[in-house]
Amino acid sequence: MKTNKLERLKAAGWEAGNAEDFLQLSDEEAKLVALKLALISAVKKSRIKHKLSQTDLAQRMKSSQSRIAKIEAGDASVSLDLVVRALIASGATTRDIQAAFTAQ
Amino acid sequence: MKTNKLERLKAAGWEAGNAEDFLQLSDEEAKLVALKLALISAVKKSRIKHKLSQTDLAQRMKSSQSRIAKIEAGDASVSLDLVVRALIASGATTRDIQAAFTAQ
DNA sequence: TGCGGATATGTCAGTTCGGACATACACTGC
DNA sequence: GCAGTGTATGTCCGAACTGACATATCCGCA
Repeated sequence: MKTNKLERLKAAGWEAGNAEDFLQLSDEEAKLVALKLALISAVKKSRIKHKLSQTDLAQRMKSSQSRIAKIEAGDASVSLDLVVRALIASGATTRDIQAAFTAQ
Repeated sequence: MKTNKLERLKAAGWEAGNAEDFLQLSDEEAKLVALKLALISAVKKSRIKHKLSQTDLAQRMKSSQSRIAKIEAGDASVSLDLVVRALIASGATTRDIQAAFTAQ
């Protein structure tokens, strides 16, 4: 996915001056970003809480330390999928995940 | 991402007889699947509620009708990312998303 | 029966993502 | 100073994902 923001704005009719669509899309984009940030924050919190190093968590989810670092840094190459996987693997409960949502 | 389940089980040490890791991963896998299903269900519900056809929703999120169909069918080629995008684009509020989580 | 809108399924080429590796940086205790 | 542990950053290539298109199926409705 992940066409970049500029392309998305363009696609939304920015150039045609369609302000309504623009705002709409911008809002949706914002929601997604907020959600991702909330989950990222939850991952780090959960990992620390469970006293895991990035390397530990990486092993748990068959990933690598560098990727965990990227997750927590909000790197663009990390998908929501992976963030959620990390959150689950870090030992967060379903309730914790809900809490992450509520937090935003 | 989305190595298939068999590969994941293998990676978890199934062949080496590591039952603990196996159960662990299985549980995490289950959580992820449950989450995805809950969100998928929410997408369909939200789309219908807002009286949108799959084609409408596809246009809103710059995707295609066939992909929306795959989302709602829980097709393996669909990522959590896309499901959440669809959910947001369908007009679901942050609260609706939370509700989807709670539902599982 | 035939039309039209909505949804489902299969395929594919282009893009994005992911694990792995190398390497750098930060901090702590010795 | 330096060894050890934990984290950050950049790159690469194979795997996964995506939009688009073609086509099929379903379901009213005239």
